[in-house]
Amino acid sequence: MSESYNHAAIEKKWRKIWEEKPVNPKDAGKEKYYCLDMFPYPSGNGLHVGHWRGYVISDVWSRYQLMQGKYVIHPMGWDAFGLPAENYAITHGIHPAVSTADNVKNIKKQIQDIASIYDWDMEVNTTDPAFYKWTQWIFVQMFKKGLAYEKEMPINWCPSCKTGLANEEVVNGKCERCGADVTKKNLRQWMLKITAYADRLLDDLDKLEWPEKVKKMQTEWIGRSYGAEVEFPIDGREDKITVYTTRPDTLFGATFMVLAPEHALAAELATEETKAAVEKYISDAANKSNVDRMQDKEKTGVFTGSYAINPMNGKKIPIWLSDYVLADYGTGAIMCVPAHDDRDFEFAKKFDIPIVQVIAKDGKEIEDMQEAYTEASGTMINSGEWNGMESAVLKKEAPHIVEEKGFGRAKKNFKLRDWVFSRQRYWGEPIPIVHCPACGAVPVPEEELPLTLPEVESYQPTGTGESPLAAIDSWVNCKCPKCGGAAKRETNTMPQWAGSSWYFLRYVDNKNNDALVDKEKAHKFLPVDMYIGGVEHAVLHLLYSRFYTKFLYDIGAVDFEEPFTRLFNQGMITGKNGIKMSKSKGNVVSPDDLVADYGCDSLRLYELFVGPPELDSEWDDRGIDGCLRFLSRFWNLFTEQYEKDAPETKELIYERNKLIYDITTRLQSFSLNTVISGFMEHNNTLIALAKKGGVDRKTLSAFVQLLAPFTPHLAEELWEKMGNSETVFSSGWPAYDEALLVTDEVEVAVQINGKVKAVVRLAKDVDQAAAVAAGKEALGDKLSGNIVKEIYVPGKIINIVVKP
RNA sequence: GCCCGUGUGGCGGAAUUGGCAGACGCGCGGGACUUAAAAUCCCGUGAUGGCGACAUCGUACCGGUUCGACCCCGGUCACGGGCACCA
Repeated sequence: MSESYNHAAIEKKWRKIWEEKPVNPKDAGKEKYYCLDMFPYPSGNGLHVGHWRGYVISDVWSRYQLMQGKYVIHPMGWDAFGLPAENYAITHGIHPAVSTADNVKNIKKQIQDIASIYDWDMEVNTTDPAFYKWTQWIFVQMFKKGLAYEKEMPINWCPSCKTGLANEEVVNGKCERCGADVTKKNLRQWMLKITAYADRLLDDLDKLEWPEKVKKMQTEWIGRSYGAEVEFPIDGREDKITVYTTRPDTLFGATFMVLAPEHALAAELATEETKAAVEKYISDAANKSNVDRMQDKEKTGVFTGSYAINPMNGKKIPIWLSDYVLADYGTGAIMCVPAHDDRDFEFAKKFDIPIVQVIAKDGKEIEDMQEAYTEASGTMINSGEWNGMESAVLKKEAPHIVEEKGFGRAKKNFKLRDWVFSRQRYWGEPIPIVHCPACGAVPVPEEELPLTLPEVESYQPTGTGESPLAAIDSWVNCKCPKCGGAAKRETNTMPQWAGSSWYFLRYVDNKNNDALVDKEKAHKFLPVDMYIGGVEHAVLHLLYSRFYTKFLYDIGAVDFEEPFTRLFNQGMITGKNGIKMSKSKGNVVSPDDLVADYGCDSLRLYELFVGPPELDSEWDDRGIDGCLRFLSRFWNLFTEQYEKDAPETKELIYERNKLIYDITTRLQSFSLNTVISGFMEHNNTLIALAKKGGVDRKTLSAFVQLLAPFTPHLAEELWEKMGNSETVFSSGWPAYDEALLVTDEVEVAVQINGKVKAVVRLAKDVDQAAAVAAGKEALGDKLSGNIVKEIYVPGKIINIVVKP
């Protein structure tokens, strides 16, 4: 009896060997494959089994590419700026750099337990000045191109974190980080003009092999629409109000206008009688937090007392203010067509404003309208010169008509807003800008980068909205790089997204001090072929990274426009009953003990076996027993049968081909859970064949190779036992012969009226008549009544349709 | 409210996309080995009825198409995710 499967000894042995002789040597001669994980934030809580899953998936995929003869770029790094470290510093007085370094050390050890083929020479850390030098450099380039600009704006303000938040950090009106209700505050902010890239970000989605779901989410986020800008003269005044509309075809139905309370003309349009009410409405809206404003489903509004002129028909229409009009979308003012827009309809009903239908529904005017008719299909009515036209056609032509008439133009709009890029925090990249009274905002000269983050006495937010950096006079006061006069440094820092928007470029040239990445290397190793991570980054991180990459392409820093060719989103691992794993819920499962008890290989298998990789899965520790049992059984099978060296039989050849086919096709379609069940099933079959007559070496060898990406230690050990001196990862991927997958005989189910009553074995090319005859024979006296139809689907089913 | 997923045994999940529902694993029951236990191995395991070979029902619910539906179509419900007045 040979020795049984000892995972601890085997894993220890191979870790050491791989350390000395990596299985993925840097080999410029091979075709490259860049398989990237979304890099983690080094949290103090360490990794749980959910984090593991993504890394196992990416490692299996990487090793599969490796076995296909590619040089695999598979790096790992740390997204280490961010609020938790800063909050920890506030409560414990420990510098974020110190606690972060500790966390990195712990998590790195945990990640190394996975036995991934990460190339640690490529490691990056966003908080390393040598790294953020380039994060700052990119910002300076954007500034020079006019894509980074300052703007005083009402930003979301978290009174608890005492910091400004981007729209995307506000979840249901609450701070994404701490859950406090978000209010508003006017602050000077640095903005990035991502909207300048809106069209390209949208159009280039077509080029990507990404999940449709993610593409759709990005499409909606960017939110492009086509319509027209139309100018409405104000009765009794010289100036005009410009609106944006996607439905210029309904212009004759515009019976009122609404301005956002923040609109520049809002207060001015008030008359003596309405002044008090208008001013109150404006100030209420300004003080209302986003939460309140969103929760008020019921429309509110106030009449300004002024009128505009509908430029199509010359009619006087009232101008109202209401907060359902957004100040920062379109022009902050809308024309209202209550007959054909739900919101306008609701508003008109509530404030008793006339409703004029301009598109016929089913060819006629609706009597006693109860809801808006929002379809753009029907004939125009009540629309003067447009009467009789089809609204769908007019919708496209109207922008050009108003342009000819001189009061409008075709226009497209986006929901996407510019990106609020500054944070009033300490633990982030300092924004490399100097404010000079004479020269304005001046970038720190590139040769002075990185502008390092200074030591600070207190990490406490200032509470005034300024960063803690503002309290360091010696740092703030400086000379203007342009004129040499006294100037002050920018004290805002960058958001956590800054580093993560481009880190994937740096791995392939992480020590370069002269460029963010050498152009040759970028051309050779980039872009990323496969990007693996959680779906929670479907919009922001992926959109920002695409924006950065396009910008870097435009300035000639890289020669590709899209960073991630293919994307895979893995599902979350949850605790019992689908509850998200978290420290506070006490349901976190650490991989550390499982690795010690079951071995890395078994845990890797179970991470995949637990469920389809793209869906959420509930973790149940007990399931891992099955994976360890499978490996032990295969180990025993191998050690017994390899010595025996049974002769190859027809049955074994078929089984080997089927095994390679099953594993390969399932792996290629990313059905990793069924890859594992496939291994188990084939192992059971081989055990049965071993009892019958033995299993040949060629089949065992293929099994070991197929297993290698999943259980690298065990595979290497068995591969070595077979007398191989080179690693299994340089042995290639086994091939199957399609022709050998076809058997001479097939099992076919025999049905009566679609219900299975018997099973027959048939020669694979038997004809319909013979098949049906065999089926009837198998049915025997179960068959009764009048046969009305006989169906034979070759190799699948015989169905006899009878009537009693 | 709108958009996108998902719904299958006690549990996690399979089903080559319209062709034998429940693969594989967990758990559970029985047996072998053992002084005993663990480990291991063998058998069983959707529900109901029957000693039984077998019969009927069964993929969230209601209906439809089809020789045949977890799969396609129409409607309903539940859960999860995204967006949330974008003119």
